[in-house]
Amino acid sequence: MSYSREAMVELLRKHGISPTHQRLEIAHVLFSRCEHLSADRILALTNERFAETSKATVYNTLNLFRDRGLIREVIVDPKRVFYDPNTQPHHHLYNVDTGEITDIAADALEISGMPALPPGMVTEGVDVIVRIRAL
Amino acid sequence: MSYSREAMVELLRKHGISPTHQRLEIAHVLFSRCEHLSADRILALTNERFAETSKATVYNTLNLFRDRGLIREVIVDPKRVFYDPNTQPHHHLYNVDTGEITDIAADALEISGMPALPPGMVTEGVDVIVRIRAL
DNA sequence: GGCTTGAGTTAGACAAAGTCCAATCTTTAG
DNA sequence: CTAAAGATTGGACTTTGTCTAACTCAAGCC
Repeated sequence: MSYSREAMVELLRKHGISPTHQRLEIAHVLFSRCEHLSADRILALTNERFAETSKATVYNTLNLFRDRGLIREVIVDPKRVFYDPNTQPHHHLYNVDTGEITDIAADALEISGMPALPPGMVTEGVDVIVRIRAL
Repeated sequence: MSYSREAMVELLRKHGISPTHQRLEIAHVLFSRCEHLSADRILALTNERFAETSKATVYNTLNLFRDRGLIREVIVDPKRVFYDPNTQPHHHLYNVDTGEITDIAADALEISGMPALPPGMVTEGVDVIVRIRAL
């Protein structure tokens, strides 16, 4: 997969999002690295080189991307949300000492015995978080 | 299990915690109901009847109880932490519309294929969160 | 070209959850 | 009983995230 400007424009358009300059910058930050970034860090990285993108725009854009299914929120730390550019089903290893988040492939973990849901309810997702720390 | 003052005193002592008035109030709020409460709600419930317990004390106490293994944090909502008086391994059903949290018994769910951890690391816990919503 | 329209961006004010601090009060060990 | 250690407190503070009203900018239309 390429992270060129054209590829990013294409990606946003495909999800019905107008590709503005700021959104492209943020998309680039998210997709060019396979990390789990906080909003704070995304703001810093977006403004690192040159352009000015405001805090409000970063939050607006992250929420927009999340709503349109481009990215996923990872909720492991009560202090901040992390954003995951990988929306395929998968799980997370969370180092509680360092805050580091690592992926666990969905097909590596097998979960059986899911409870029946109340009628009229659907599963939106199953998050597995394995919390680890140094011995 | 009883939730009398004596039982609560005993419980705290067993975990090396001096049973002060405020801590007993908070323990009672937590253990006399089997719910997942936020700090906010615990503060309100603790002060409902009569006594005054400050916000600082509620947070201090919840962190203390968590550190000593009396309660567990449930991190499903980026806005606030919930506290679970049940520290036995089990999982959670989270209704993203209403914020309601329900337990899933640990033995109901079978998880296989846990990845090998890096050397010197131990698993602190495995949290499974099933996010559900109305159709 | 000028004008309107609507979407996008922005600074800064605001909100909510949680922490910190220094003064004060309670427990507990002796 | 008393002193030291531990617990509690109000209020200031921090951090993450949201809101608002003004401003920018490009597109379509006459």
